[in-house]
Amino acid sequence: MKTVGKSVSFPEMEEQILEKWRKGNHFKKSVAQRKNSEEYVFFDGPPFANNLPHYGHLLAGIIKDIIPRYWTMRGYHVDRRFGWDTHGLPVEMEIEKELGIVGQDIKDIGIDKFNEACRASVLKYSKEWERTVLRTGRWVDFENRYLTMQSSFMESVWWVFKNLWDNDLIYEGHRVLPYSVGCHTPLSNFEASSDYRDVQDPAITLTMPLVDRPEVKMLVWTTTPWTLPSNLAVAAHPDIDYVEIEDKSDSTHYIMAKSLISSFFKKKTDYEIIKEMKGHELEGIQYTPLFDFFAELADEGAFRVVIDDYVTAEDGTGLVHLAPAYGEDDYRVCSRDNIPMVDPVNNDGKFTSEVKNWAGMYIKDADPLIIKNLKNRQRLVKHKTLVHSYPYCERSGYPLIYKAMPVWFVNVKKIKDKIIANNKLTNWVPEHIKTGRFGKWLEGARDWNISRNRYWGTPIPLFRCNNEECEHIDVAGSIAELEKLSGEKIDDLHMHMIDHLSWKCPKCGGEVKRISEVLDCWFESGSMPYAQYHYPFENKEKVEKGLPADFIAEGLDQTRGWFYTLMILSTALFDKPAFKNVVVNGLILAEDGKKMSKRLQNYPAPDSILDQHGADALRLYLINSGLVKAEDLKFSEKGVRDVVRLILLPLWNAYRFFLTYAIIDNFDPQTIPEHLPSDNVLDRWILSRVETLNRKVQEEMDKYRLFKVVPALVEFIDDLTNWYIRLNRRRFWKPGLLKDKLQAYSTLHEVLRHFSLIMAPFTPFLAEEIYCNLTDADFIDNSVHLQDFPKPETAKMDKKLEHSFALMQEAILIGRSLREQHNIGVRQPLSRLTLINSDPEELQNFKPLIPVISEELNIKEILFTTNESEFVSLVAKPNLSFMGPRFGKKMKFLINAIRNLPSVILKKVEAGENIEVEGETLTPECFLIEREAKEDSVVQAGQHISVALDTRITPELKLEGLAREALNRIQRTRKEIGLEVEDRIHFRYQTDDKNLAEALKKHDEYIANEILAKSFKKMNNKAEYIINNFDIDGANFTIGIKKA
RNA sequence: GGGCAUAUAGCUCAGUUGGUUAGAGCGCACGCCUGAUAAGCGUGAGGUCGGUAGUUCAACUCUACCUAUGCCCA
Repeated sequence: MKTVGKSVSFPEMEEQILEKWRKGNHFKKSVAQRKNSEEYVFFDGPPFANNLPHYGHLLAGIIKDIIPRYWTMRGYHVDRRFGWDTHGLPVEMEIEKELGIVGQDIKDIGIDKFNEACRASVLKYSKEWERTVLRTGRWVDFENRYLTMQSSFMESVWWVFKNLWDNDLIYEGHRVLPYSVGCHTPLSNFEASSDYRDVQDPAITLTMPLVDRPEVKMLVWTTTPWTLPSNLAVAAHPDIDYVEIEDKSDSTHYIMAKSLISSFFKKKTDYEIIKEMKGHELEGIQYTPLFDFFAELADEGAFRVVIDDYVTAEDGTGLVHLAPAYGEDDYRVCSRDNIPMVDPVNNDGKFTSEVKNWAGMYIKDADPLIIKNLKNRQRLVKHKTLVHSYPYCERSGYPLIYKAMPVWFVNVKKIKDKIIANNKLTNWVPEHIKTGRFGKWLEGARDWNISRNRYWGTPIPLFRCNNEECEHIDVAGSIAELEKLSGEKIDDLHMHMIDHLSWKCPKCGGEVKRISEVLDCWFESGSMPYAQYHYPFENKEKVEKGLPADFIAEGLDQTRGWFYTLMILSTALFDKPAFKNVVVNGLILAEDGKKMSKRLQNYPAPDSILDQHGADALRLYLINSGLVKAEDLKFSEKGVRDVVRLILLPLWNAYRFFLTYAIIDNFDPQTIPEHLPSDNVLDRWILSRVETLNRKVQEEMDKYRLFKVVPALVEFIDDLTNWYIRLNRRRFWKPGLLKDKLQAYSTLHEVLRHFSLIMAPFTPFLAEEIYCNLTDADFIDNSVHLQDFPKPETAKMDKKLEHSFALMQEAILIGRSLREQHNIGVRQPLSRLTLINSDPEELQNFKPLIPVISEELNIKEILFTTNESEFVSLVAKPNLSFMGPRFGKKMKFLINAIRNLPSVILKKVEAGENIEVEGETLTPECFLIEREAKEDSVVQAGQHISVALDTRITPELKLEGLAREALNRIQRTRKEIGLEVEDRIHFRYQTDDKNLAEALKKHDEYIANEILAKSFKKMNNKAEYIINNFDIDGANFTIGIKKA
């Protein structure tokens, strides 16, 4: 064992340990040594490294470290393989910026050049990530990491896709997306929201005459005239009030929302309400279309009123024009009600020949012409303009339009019930997410759009015949299949490497080429359980055996992300859940409760926290919060510092205390017989406490309740430092190496060693330091992380003793409180303290702890009594939970009656007798009898024990107290003038106070002994002595000290 | 607008199936320096448990509604 310094820098210590792990490869060893053990399967979700890691990543990483470390120590083989998400929009956007091609079509610069630039950049930050992640103490395999852009990974993704295809879970449909007519491509919501501009648009109100009653016209409002040629329906809200109203000026009848009348008619005299109705009464009413371009669709159900909740009566008329191809709600409502779709706008944003009046014209240019046309035909009743903010295409500068695009879906609805069933097999921490956030999301699950009109991703392996009549499709589920189809050798599956391939259609002889889209990168991360091991091309058995995984952990934001896609794919492929246990972490906010923002600089950089306070502190701080049950945390550096101050340093000091003396005494744990059974009651107590802690930690960890662990650790450290060590200090000071001292060393050594094992998953550094130094500091293979988690040892547990000890702690706290109340400092000895408890057995168990109380409270004699009446009176309380169900409404009277019962009667209750109260027979179970101190102020009742303190200070006690005060001043001076603990001195004193003089005389031997005085006399010559003056309670006290 | 979560002492949070005096740490006040620790120890003050209504003998706990905050969805 090596000695350690008084001031410790945890960050420095951690750096040294990191260096040791780097050299000694302890992580690899910890996994390798379990290679024949049972597998504990952990899936690591791939992050995207387009920036430095933030607290959210570190938090998830810490949870992903603690739990695998724990299970490794529990004897399992836990592979921990890091993965990187490498495809997708973020990197594409970054590369566009880097290449200076924002706003240009990527095809113009070449997909090959673009994709290769993406490939080269995706791991740009991975080194910084590795450094920071390792610095937090996380053990994870970066070397053998998986990448979603690896051919093997992509090939497995193809296999997944083809499996779904074969099971009829993939289909082509439409989704209304923001579409850029300048770039000929739909945009993601993210891209679509990056350039909003305030623009003027027409806001027009149109009339829709009813087929059956042409004199009645519905009023419909829109700001996009170009969608009117495609109008196929009108929507009303089921519960809004609508009116049929007569315009007094021309007797025309209109239908509109009642609450919006005033926006059309200034005066009440301008109109008359003919009829009122709810929206649902309008359902199915047919109207005459605005144009005849698609008039024939009336036969297919178009041009009628449909009902939906999304309609509002906030602006317009309360009746909404629907063009199913050009609005998300339009599309949803129309497809639900089987109204056909038309899309007479081409990829350039120009009308097709179907809209013959304006064919070939850019839609926005057509707006005024359409308005004019409608006006001429008296279909327009109001024409205004509206300023609103509208999304634009960042690249081309065109306003975005919402347009139905062909996309590919996974048919989630088809397997929804199975997914829900599989979710039921999963343990969520916190539990409410299972049925709440995630469960509810599953219930409302919609089909999953997996195609993206992008370039840097896994290409969708669908190959379609270019003959529109034919529609033959080939699917490649592997590289080999593509090679077979194309007849070419392939080794990279990216778009620019395979999109030149084509072959002859086996059906019609046309040309078969790949469709243009890539897969949503969530499809890739959801395929990670298979793709990371190149399943099923390799590792077939391993992957199948490892499903579902034992454990995953990610943030709450993954509810709709990874958690969801993992579940969909594992259900689709194997009809199994993807994971058995999931720990969901919450969001880390800045201290001010806002989002952490680089721009606002409202949080300290992770690196600086690690450098200043260390990883152990950060780890404990983070997991001792609601974060590990999906609650938010306002991150506070002070919180991290407090972990150091309140948890790590006290433990460090306990550890240092042990080393200081153990090294002086040359204590060698190896020479202690394995189980030197200590007969010391404090030793047995602390050993029992570690054992209890061990169980508690395992119990909570087995349930993945990390947030329960740190409070238990803190409680234990308090018991260790402020009770065990403080009460035992004298045992370590005694000279020599006698049996009692050996027992003390052996106990403390064992406790620290045991505790370091328990701490290892949580504070891997400090645990490593303590464990290695206590066992074999120099052996390179030595590491706490290569050990087993302590097995429960029932023999070491002594619940009775722990209980007695807790009573003692309570008694001591009461004793201190009584002293404080009576203004008697601890240095003033008192003669007697009485412990009061009616249970003789409890008092009996207390016996071994008497010396502890005596010393702790500076009391000469500790007495026991079961005779409570002398000190306390009994007070009864109703045992509510027992009586409640039995007496119900009578409780009110009984409660009062019971509270007023006199002590004499309560004695009988304690003796087991039944009592009549308010006409009811009450058994003893109905009562909770408590103690209340009698008026006498020297008694205080606690929850489990009462204490009576004899506060009388006899002249004799007074002198003894004075002697202790004097001793205290002398010792203080010794320290002040820099004497070493073992330095001997000559001592002189002087006082005018009779009492003090007497006290010094009477206790001179005791004091001299304590201060290591060779001589102890009254002062007659101050020369040569270091002089100090004190005032003890009004008595002057001058001392002189000279080193002997 | 919908879903989920959160709301308890000045601050950060515990609080088992409804039951007896709602706990802890920090901060604050006061006190304590004799060989591990002042980055320490002790004692104490501090709460109508977000609001309203309800269920119940009994509500911090259950129900409904409302308010505030966060996340997700629309």
